[in-house]
Amino acid sequence: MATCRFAFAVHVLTVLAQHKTRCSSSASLARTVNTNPVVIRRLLVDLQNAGLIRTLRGPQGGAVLAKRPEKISLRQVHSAVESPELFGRHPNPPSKECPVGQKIESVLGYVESRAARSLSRELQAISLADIVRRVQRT
Amino acid sequence: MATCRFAFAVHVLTVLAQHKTRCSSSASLARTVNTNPVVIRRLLVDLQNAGLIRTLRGPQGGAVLAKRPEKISLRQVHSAVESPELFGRHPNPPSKECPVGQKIESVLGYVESRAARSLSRELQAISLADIVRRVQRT
DNA sequence: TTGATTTGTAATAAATACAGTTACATATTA
DNA sequence: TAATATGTAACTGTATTTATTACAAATCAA
Repeated sequence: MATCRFAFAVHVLTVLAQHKTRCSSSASLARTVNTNPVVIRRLLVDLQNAGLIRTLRGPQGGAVLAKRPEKISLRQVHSAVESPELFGRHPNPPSKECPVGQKIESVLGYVESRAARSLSRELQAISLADIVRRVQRT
Repeated sequence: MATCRFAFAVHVLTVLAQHKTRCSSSASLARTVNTNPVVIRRLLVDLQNAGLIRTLRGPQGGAVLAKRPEKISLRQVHSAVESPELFGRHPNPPSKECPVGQKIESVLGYVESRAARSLSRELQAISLADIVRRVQRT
């Protein structure tokens, strides 16, 4: 995972959690994250599709949380904004002449699914409320 | 992690495990992985530094396992050839004016360390011997 | 209804990272 | 000494990603 979308998303959602029902515009979110508003808006689209936020257009528009922070897990956030792949696979198909080459891809699939499940479980155990608490008391 | 180095490493080590004490050249390994020998040699350097294989130069040279497949875990393989970072962080430092911006980076460090530990534990539970067994019987 | 504000999205630029490649020095064996 | 193999530097091509510009679509308030 070479992207910072998960980091951005956690940051943005933490701000929204503190603003409660008040809308935050992509411009103001971009300022705290230190990026471009369009980058934030693209993120908001994915978070909205995952049901974590709602957005409103027009004056006083912006984003608000769609659920209580206790009900949002980092697993949901991660799966909303990042690719599920944990590590890259063979870019060119391995040799079918070699017995290992023939079967390694499916075995790597097994490894990846175990790794993904484990990561998932861990992220599921961390809620946005936990993050807010840590940001406040750190 | 956008790289395929872990996939390549598992593939290569599986071949070495089957060849036991016979050396495999980077050229022959590159053929089964379907890549360039230099890519393999760069990988072998890292695997050697991690103590998982030994390499020999000259005729009949190449790579052999340095330990029994039961003693090599995918955690060792992963940490030998991939960056430990599980997800990207803020490319530009977040705003210090925003209370969330001030502290989000350290909180994300906590999240990442939990995620990394969880992934580590899962990969530690899979040995190269397990992979060889699955390749053979699949 | 108009003007201001904000999201949604397309198109593109710029930077970065990675696999792949060529070339060659170094080491080892027979 | 000739052949073979690793180790490594340098470079290329490509893909990915963040950032940016521009603008249409929606919303609200006066």
